[in-house]
Amino acid sequence: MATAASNHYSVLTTPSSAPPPHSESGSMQQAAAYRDAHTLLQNDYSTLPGGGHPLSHAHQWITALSHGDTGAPWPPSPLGDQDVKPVLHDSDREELQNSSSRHPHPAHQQPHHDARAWRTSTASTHIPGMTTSEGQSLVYSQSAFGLMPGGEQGGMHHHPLRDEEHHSHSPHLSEHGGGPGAHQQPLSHHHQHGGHHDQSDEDTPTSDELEQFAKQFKQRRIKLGFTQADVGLALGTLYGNVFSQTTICRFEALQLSFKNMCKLKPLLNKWLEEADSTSGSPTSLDKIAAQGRKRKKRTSIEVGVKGALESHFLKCPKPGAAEINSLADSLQLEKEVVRVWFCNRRQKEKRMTPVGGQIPGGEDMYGDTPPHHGGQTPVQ
DNA sequence: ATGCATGAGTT
DNA sequence: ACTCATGCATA
Repeated sequence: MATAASNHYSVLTTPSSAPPPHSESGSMQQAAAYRDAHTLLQNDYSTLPGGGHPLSHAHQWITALSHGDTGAPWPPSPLGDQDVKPVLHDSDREELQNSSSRHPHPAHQQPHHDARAWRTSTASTHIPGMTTSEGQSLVYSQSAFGLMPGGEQGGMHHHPLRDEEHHSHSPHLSEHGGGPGAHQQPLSHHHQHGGHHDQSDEDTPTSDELEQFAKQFKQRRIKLGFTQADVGLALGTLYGNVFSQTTICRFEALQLSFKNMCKLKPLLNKWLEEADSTSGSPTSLDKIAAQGRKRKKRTSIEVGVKGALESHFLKCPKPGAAEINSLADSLQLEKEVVRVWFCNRRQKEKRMTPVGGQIPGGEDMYGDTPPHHGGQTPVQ
């Protein structure tokens, strides 16, 4: 398979039948979900297949679309993209998100208000009032969800700072890590604070609550016989926000940022209710045709190169333009590819489930990203 | 399930 | 140019 390099990103021109946007072989997906075993070692370094393509090179991925039509680099998809879903983003950008307590020891950690702690306090932040000043075509009417758990996306409220009292959370790794089969875990509720309301959907959920919910969600979803992609679509037809299989998958695996998780939880929760009550009637699924979109072919980076990038990342997670340039040069990659690699790498560090592998113990980032790890969650 | 990519919104 | 949310394409 000669991947990479020359390909036609021209899509939607392909008359080739009707490719089911998502061939939901649900059974397959679900089955695959429990491959817990090798998840631990299959981290970032997924060995390349045969090591065919040394590097994609593909200089300008734009050149490909010469259909004699527009002179524009990447003509916008004429058809309605699914990509154009109105995203609601308000101006409020809390940094209270991520930052999981990665301290291996449950001991109370540093007193310094580092802010962004994964285990955000349950209280404090609340929705003031959602005044959509810029809201225009928000399909995602916040009115539907009276409030956002994180209190960030819907309304722009801004509180000076997050009172972090994040209870040291011990990464209770869990469950299905060892063996295939048997993994269902009893929902053990352990509230860390005394005298508080429950963890419904009122306040900001804690990491634990999110973990819990994600698990339950996945369980229910599978029980009901839905695939991750199905859910994503359903969310679209139900609330106007379509999500991909990827996102649902990441949610279940807790591979999203805290904030992101908080935002999705209510929607998924709602879907659960719906699916649950509708479990007896014929579900009419609306599938939106996946329109094509010229996208650069995914560059396959060789293992060796990845290792090099990793090394540099440890040294300097945020290389400057110059750094990137030299790196790209020595590795013979496009500068953009290198830049994006670092961006993605940084994002990984911010996810709940750490990028299994190295924990930058001792040395944290440059200082903006506090060392944190939600604790090693062995991932399903 | 994930790696690389795009883009809106920030800084 | 970065962060963040998200997803196509792929392993």
